[in-house]
Amino acid sequence: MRSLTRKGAATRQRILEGAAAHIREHGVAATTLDDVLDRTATSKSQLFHYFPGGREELLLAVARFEADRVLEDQRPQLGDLTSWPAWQSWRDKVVDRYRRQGRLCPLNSVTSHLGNGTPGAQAVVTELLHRWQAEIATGVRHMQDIGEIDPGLDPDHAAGALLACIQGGVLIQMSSGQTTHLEAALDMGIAHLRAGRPPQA
Amino acid sequence: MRSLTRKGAATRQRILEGAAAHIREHGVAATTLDDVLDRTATSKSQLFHYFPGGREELLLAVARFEADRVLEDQRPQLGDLTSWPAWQSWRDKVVDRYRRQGRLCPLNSVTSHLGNGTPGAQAVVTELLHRWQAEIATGVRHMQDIGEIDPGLDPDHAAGALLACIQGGVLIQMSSGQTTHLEAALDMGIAHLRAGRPPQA
DNA sequence: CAAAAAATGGACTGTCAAGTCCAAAAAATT
DNA sequence: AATTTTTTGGACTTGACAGTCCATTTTTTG
Repeated sequence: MRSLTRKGAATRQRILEGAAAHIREHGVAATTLDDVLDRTATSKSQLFHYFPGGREELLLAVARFEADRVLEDQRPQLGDLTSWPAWQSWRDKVVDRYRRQGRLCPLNSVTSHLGNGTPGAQAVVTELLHRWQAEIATGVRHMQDIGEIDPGLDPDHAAGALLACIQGGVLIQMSSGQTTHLEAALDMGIAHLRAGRPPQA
Repeated sequence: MRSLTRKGAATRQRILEGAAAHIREHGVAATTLDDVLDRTATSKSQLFHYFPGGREELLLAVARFEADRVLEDQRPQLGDLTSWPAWQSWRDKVVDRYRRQGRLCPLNSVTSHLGNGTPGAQAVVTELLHRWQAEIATGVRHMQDIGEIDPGLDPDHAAGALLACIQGGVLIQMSSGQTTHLEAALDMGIAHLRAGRPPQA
């Protein structure tokens, strides 16, 4: 994988995105390498040329790909949690993002098939969670700075709880198909941030 | 499956529990029928005799088995959320239960391999979530009755949010190995219940 | 006790999908 | 233009594993 021609890079990307798309539609279990090949009009040798580690390496690449999307899909709101309306707007975006995604969570599907203990899969997920939590925590700190959140609250701790709310809501959505729990949990998490705020700012 | 001899029922149970144990230790992907056979000292014909649907039927049975355990493991506390100390005690039990379980969540593993859309898998999970949420909601109503929770709160809605907190905390634990998020989210959820309570009871 | 039904052993088959290999085409480099 | 590197096609190998089959033993039932 020393040098990649522009053409080569394009092929690699095509395989990656094709695999991601197929997984989003059918899940990992129902995705074979041949499926990806057909969909992307490539051959076995190409797949193994660009992903020498085979299926496992491809799945890991898909996991990374999807992990990146998660945060990107929350922008710009996630990086701008500077007022209560902004928090609300972010909340709406998150709900909408997962409503669109439907019942299949590609990232969860992939990592669960890879095995959550796998170093690679674990790295992808923990890094995503860390970044996500850190961005929320930044928002919390900002609200503390402008006197809208009790300064006694630990921003990271609170962000972690809120993140868990989201994850749980999404998990439930995966079987129920409804975003009601996600909304309820997110609303509760945000309400809790506002609740203990100083008398007046 | 008309009639089952006592011996037959025992064998069936042995297969089921052996499968569940192997899955808990190694995950679904790394569990073949032969693994189960070896571990339970049974033969192919037995497995297909008691689970004519083969692998899929067995996995579904394991899902049911694990789903039952989830609620049972929270007893008696889950059914007795009648004071704040009782809630705390339940919280501790939940955290402890999942701490013991470690990084592998058998139920999540099984249903995700079956495909969350599968009617069978979906039925098992949604029923579990419903019962779980209902029991929490009962606890909330009781606290409202004794004036410890704002009667204006919708018990089912609040229970749903709390349930999402747990699910998310567990999901994060599956990759991080830590129960910190679970604890933070649960604490926040319970704190939220207490927060809006009437001035004095 | 005899007949029927249930339980068991384990070899065998078929399929499916991951991964290998080599030769040919296209592109880059000199 | 010649040579080297990268890209591509696709047949082939290999292994694993779900599921089938039938003969045999054990248990139940009348």
